[in-house]
Amino acid sequence: MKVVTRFAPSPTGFLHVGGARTALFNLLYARHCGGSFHLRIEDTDPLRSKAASIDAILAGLNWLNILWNGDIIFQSKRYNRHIEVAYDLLKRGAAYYCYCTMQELEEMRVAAKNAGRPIGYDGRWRDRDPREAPQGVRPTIRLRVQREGETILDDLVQGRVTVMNKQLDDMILLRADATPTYMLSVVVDDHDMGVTHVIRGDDHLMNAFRQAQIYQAMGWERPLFAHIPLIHGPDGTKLSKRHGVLGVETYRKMGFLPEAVCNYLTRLGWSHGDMEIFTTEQAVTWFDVRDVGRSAARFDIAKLTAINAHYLRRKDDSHLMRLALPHIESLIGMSVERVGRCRLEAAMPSLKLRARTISELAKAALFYVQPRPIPLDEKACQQLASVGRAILTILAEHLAGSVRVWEAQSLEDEIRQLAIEQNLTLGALARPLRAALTGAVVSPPIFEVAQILGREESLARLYDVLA
RNA sequence: GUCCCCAUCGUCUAGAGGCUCAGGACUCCGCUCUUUCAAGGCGGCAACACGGGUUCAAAUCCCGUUGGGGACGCCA
Repeated sequence: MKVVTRFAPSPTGFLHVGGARTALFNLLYARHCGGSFHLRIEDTDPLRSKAASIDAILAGLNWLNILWNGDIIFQSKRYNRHIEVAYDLLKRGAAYYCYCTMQELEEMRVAAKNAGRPIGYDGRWRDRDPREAPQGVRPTIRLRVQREGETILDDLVQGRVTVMNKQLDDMILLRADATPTYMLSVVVDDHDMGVTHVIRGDDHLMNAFRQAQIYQAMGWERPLFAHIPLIHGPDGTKLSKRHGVLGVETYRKMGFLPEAVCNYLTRLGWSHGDMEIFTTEQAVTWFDVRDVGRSAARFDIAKLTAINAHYLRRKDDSHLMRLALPHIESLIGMSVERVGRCRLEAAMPSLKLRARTISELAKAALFYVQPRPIPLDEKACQQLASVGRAILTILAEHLAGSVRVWEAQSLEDEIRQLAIEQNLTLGALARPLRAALTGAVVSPPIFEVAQILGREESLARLYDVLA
C-alpha cells in the first residue's frame, strides 16, 4: 500500500510551530514509507479564511524546506463535491434536515450544561416530520449518527481509544447557507485524495470518532489515524498567542536557521535513542509515527537556541554572510560597503563560534563595519580611563613606529615583547587595545581583530580614543 | 458539567520485567584552556507524582488517587 499523508492547515493565521511540526511529521512519515505528502488548504469558512494567511503558511513551509508533492489542494474549490456527498448522505437516510436556529442551539447548550448533560445537539429534528418545519428557517443538514454501541479507534500514537457513540451528536454537514463544514470536507477530501494516514494534532482526537461515522455512512474505508500531542508553552498549556509565539517566520527574523528549527521540532515528542542532532534525511530513515510519544512537550527556546548554535558554527561563511548582512545593515542603518564586507567575511569563522543566532552574530560583528569613531560602551570607557589611556598611548606609538607585518601572530609576538619590556602582563596591554578597537570588553581574539581591521584602520581607532 | 488523553531530572527525552541505587541533551554551577568572550575538555546538582496490587523481580503490567492537558461551534 502506498502511503499518502497530508498537512491541512486552515488559513486563519500564520504557520505556528505546532503546525510546522505536524507538517514535518507527515512529510517524514510519507518519505520514510516511500509515499507522498500533500498540502491542502482548509478554507471552507469564507469568513475566516484570508489570502495573506495562505501566503504566510506557504512562506513558512518553504523556509523550513517542508516541500509537498503535487499541487496545493484548495478545499473551497471542492465545494460542489462536498455538497454532492451531503445530499448523497441525505438520500441514503444517513442525514436529515435540521431547522433549529442559532439561538435555539445556544439555549440547548446552556440547558445541557446546567443539567450536567453532554453539551451538544439533542437531535430534535432527527426523526421529526419536515412538514413541521417553521416558516422562513433555512435548514442545515445533519448527519444521523449511529447512537448505539461504541466506536473503537486504533490510533497509531494514542493506542486503542474507545468512545461510546451516545457521546457523539448529530453534527452539521451543510450549513444553512449550503456551504459544507470542516467535518464533511475533511472526510470527503481525505477519501478522494486517497489519504492513508491522517497525522494531526490530538486536539482532533474526538473528531476522528465523528468522522468515522461519515466514513461508515458512505461505506468508505477509513484511513489510519495518528493523533500527535500538542506543543505546549513553557507554562504547560496549549501554545497560543498569549505565549508570544508567532509564526514560524518570526524565528527566521530572530536569527534562527531553518535546519535547526526542523531538528528541534522533530526531536520534540520523538527521539531516536540519544540522537540530538540529525539531518532531515536521517530523520526520514529513522522516523515512524508509531514512535511519537503520547504526552505533550513544552516549547523550550533555550534548547532551540543551543541547537541553532550548533548549526550556526557549521554553516559555511559565505552563506552566513548572506544571512547576517541584512541584520547588520538594519542595526547600523546603512548598507555595508565592500571594505566592510571583506572584513566580515574574514571575521566570520570566529564570529560564528561566538554566536548562537544570526542576530547575536550581527550584533557582535557591528564594530567591524561601524564608521569611525566607533562608539565605546560603558565598560570600554572605564577600561580606557587613566591607566588604560596611558597604556594605549604607548601601544599606539609603538605600533605606529613598527615596521613588522600587520598580521595577527606577529602583532601578538610584538605586543608580548612589549609587555615584557614594560614589565606588564599581556592582558594589561590587550584590554585597552580591545576597548579601543572594538568599543567593548569582549570580542573575538584581539590580534585577529587588528589584522582584519588593517593597520590604517586600527591605528586610526587608537588615535580616535586618544584624541 | 460531560467525554477523551497524559504522567522519568527545571525542560526535551532513553528506558518496551531483571543489563539501571535510572542514561543522554538543554539549562545552571565548578575546574581546565586563555589577552576578553566563546568553543573544546573534565566534573557536579537534578527525576521514575502518590497509594495499592501482580511477580522471585516493576520506572516498566493492572487498579485507584492526585495533578496536568485536550475536546465538546451553522470554527477548523
